[in-house]
Amino acid sequence: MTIGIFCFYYRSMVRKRRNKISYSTVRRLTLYLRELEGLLEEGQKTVSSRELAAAAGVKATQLRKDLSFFGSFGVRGRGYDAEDLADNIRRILGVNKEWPTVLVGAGSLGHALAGYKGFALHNIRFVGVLDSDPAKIGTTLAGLTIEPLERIWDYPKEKGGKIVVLAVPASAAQDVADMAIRAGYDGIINFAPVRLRVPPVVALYSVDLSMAFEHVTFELSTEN
Amino acid sequence: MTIGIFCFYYRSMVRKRRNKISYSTVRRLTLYLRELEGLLEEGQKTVSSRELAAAAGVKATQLRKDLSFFGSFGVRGRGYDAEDLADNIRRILGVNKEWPTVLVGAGSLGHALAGYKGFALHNIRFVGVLDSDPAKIGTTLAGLTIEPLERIWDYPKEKGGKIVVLAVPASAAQDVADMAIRAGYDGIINFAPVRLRVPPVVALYSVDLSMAFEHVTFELSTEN
DNA sequence: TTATGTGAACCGGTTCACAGCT
DNA sequence: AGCTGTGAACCGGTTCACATAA
Repeated sequence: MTIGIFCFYYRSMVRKRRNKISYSTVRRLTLYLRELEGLLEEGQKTVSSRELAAAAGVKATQLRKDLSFFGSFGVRGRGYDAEDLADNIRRILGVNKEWPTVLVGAGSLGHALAGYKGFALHNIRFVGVLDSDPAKIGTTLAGLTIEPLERIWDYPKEKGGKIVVLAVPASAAQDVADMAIRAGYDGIINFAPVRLRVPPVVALYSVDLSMAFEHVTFELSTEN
Repeated sequence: MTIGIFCFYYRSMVRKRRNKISYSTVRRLTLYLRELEGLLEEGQKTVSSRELAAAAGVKATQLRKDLSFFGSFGVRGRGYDAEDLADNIRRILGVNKEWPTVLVGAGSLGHALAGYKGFALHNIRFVGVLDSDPAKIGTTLAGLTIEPLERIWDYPKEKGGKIVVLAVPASAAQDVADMAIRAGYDGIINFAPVRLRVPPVVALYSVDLSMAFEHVTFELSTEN
């Protein structure tokens, strides 16, 4: 019975997915989840679309429309059960499962990512840390022993590695990405400031830290 | 003469700015600049909208439309002078000027940001590093002596501090942001995973590192 | 009455088609 | 002829209005 319902939602999710969910909707779902987790910590049991939308900085109708792409999770006249809605958003975003992740690059950015609190909360579990610098190999980071880059080939089979995180210099990023694709990883999260070329079968997300500055300096430049 | 032309563009930029430049346009401008800098390093002198747009992964008309909000920088029938276009985009984004920036938080993320190569390239200059942990104060990071958080009040006057970068725990971010606003900083770049409340007079950009994961896991969850 | 879920209307960002220079 | 610059057309994402349910 439970399985039946699960499958129904799951299939409906996949079907609707085909009529493309926008990037903005996914981004907002992460915001809703963030706020929801805050409300849950404060002990709130129930939440209305108005309240949650205000917390996330969007309109209530926007929130309801976003959710409607995936199913209906609320109760008319009442609102949403906070825990239940959080679980549903986690399932939609895929963060209800664990994603074995390999971190490539044990420089300062690698250290920062390994220590980032938010990841454990979202079921990101680093299963390996790799680096090409012989001096670093054998030392530990976040409880893991740093291994040579070549081990990137082994993780998908040995430990079910699904995602690689690139915290390497821009000049090395494309090469490592190519290795990762051939090794069978499904997702790449890139922190190097280059536009990577990858086939559409892998999920790629690039974070360019300088972009944040440029948005701010743009904003500041146009007023004065 | 030169000043006259500068003023013209500048004013036209400001006027057009009032009919709001979209977030997407600014993001793409950073991409164009990135690719342009790559082409310049390879010694290219001239570039067409087709070529640059392809490198940035957008349509040529999109690129020309984006630029048209700020002026006309090309030569019909010829294309763009690469160096000249890069200078113009830098000016539009405001990265032609230096932005004295104070880094708050000397944890692992602070270290990563202080060592991030891309910043110097975009005229971000850290003038101070602050932390509230007495154990860290007096040690050095990126050539700067770590000072107590309270020094945040002094930088805007003493060293023209314009921007603060928050690399602090989520629980402290709002407090530090409030201090920064009262201290007179114009821009805040936030790496803590919380939605900050700030008045519209300051430019705020938040980077949530876990969001990258959630985009990827969403992508991977909906296919299979 | 209150608050969700959703087709329809709206609006802004993208793309098209072509005028304007070189 | 070649490529930019831009008003107009188009399209997709947001907002509205209201049917639906508790």
